[in-house]
Amino acid sequence: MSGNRDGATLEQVAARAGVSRQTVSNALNAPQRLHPDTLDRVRAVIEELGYRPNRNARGLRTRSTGMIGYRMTPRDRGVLTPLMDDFLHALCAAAEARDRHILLFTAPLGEPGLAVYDDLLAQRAVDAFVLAETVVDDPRPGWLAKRGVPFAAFGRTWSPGQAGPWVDVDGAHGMREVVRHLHSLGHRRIGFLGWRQGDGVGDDRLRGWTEECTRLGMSTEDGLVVRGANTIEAGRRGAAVLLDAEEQPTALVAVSDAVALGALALLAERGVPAGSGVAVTGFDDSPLAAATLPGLTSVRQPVERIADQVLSLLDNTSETGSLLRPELVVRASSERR
Amino acid sequence: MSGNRDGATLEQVAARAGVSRQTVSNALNAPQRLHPDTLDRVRAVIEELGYRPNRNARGLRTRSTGMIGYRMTPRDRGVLTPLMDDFLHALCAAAEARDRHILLFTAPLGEPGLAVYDDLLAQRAVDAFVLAETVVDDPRPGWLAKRGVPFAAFGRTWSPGQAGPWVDVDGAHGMREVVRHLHSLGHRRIGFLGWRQGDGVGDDRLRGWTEECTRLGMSTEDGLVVRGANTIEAGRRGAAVLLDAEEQPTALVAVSDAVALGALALLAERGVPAGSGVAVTGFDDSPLAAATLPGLTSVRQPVERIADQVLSLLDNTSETGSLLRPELVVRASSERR
DNA sequence: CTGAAAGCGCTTACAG
DNA sequence: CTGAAAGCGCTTACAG
Repeated sequence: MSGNRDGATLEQVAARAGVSRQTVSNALNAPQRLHPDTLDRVRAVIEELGYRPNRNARGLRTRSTGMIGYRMTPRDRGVLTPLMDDFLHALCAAAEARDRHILLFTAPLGEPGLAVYDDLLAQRAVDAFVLAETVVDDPRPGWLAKRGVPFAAFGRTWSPGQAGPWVDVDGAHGMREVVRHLHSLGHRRIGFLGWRQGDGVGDDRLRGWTEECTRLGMSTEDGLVVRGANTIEAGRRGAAVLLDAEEQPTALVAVSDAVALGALALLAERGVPAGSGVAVTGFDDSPLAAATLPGLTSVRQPVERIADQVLSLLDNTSETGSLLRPELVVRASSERR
Repeated sequence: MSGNRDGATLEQVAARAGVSRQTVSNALNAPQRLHPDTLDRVRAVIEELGYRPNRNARGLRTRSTGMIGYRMTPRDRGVLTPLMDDFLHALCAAAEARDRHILLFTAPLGEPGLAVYDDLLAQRAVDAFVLAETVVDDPRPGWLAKRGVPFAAFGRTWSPGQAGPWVDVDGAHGMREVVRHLHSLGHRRIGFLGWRQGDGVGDDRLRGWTEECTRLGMSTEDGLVVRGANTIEAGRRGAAVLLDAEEQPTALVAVSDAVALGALALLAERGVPAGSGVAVTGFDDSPLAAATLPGLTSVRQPVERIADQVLSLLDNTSETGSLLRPELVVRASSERR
């Protein structure tokens, strides 16, 4: 009657099935070693008793928990990053599909928080990490790789020879799609509301805008680019700058939904109809993009596929990186002119 | 050289400190039993070797992992519930402060999801659960209580004699504060944009509006209440109904930030200045409330305190429930008239 | 105050 | 194909 709370232990299953503990273990971990009849009998008892192996015992023996560590960063007030919440959910589901679980932890923002990673490893609380919100020159990939800890990152560190496998979204490709879409609607002068220089993600997205505008023979002059923080307010101010310029753009491409929201707010203030008047696009396809009025054309990040690939990379050490294509989602903020 | 990856085992610490394994264990778990000198010596070696007890081994022995299970629910498209993300972060931090961690999982809502709770328990992957997003007649508290599983809930089930401890926010109190605030600004006719009847949280908030309006001698007639979904669009439609009524309210109290955003959008469309024209308030103080233009007056849920109390209730079985007071955050959407 | 022993529940070589 | 033995790293009574 000891063992799992109400649940059976391997020993109890063995006794009831009339086999040794070893055989029950094999039924679970190496079923091909058992005679089909034995296997059936053992499985029936496992089912009957609702037996599930004790994770601690298994982990102690195999030197692995089924746990994957994931650091949650606090949200800054006024900054919208709903994407990461969606990613976390997708990651959680993908882990379960592999019979693993996510162990959540926090670490001070900015600070790499490597001590926390070290501690979790020393306790053997996790056997791998998923990294997200990687930044330029992020120290984590190198640190983990040096120690031989399995990990995979959602996001690049934008440094040559990045350590370890990663999955990322091709932001430049997404922006090229946006520009092509606007061009097809008749826009010939398109402004860009970006983040400050030096942010890998932001610079990558800007590159897409630049490349596609150039390819289509549209201007990419300095006056068409305004940079700022990832806030609604920054988007509003940036949009004002672009629309007050001598030569107005007819479309505003924002580096993120938050920034695009600011542009929409400015247009509303000025009574300019977003979409039919000046087109606005965002990036990330946050829930707000669908909810806002008019709906915001945006670029959806395939979080489920990202999560799935990140977890695949944890086991498969041969691959190094992969770039996923995001998908353009057209809404009323970019209508036919 | 075996043991933790690079890390030491208890045995190695003991050898180096010249004591038995038992003494090292005591240094960790019952330091008062050791002679101060011995304790210092052992601690020095622990520090030197960077020793951390193996969680699997400890868990196997003590029949407890340091893990607390938390179910993540997927976000519906178009619905904004950023509060739960903030709560999850706070919960994570609060767990760490108690040397525990959050194990994340997903599960279908309602009865079917119980199988996942059962499975986690059978594997001894967690030793407690934190419940959130409880709904009317949520089956989980009763199910867990019956099995003697430690748990605590953020949120009531709104059923008499709810099983197990819970922490919740006094939504009615928050709404009374909102109404008092608007009344002090000179508003004498206040509309309510709510959710559909039957939602415990929504009904509770509506009650606060009703009570305080009544106390201050303001009308609570049916025509002042419009109900709908928790979306921006529903808020926009509801606001239109109230403002098109014969006797217009001068302030719109929304049951959530998402709904309030819809009201703000409608005012913007109609060129009515939110704040100085018609006041609008929300609830939850989501990041958007601070970012929107004008800033949205809202009611902030004390997620850190909620998380802390929920975890306290996990250990302290004497208490049953506690209601926390949210805090009014005034912004430009409710200015002096 | 300190130590030798038992055991938590599992898996992994190794015999038979 | 199946079983007896060892051991993962810790903690908990129990002696001394």
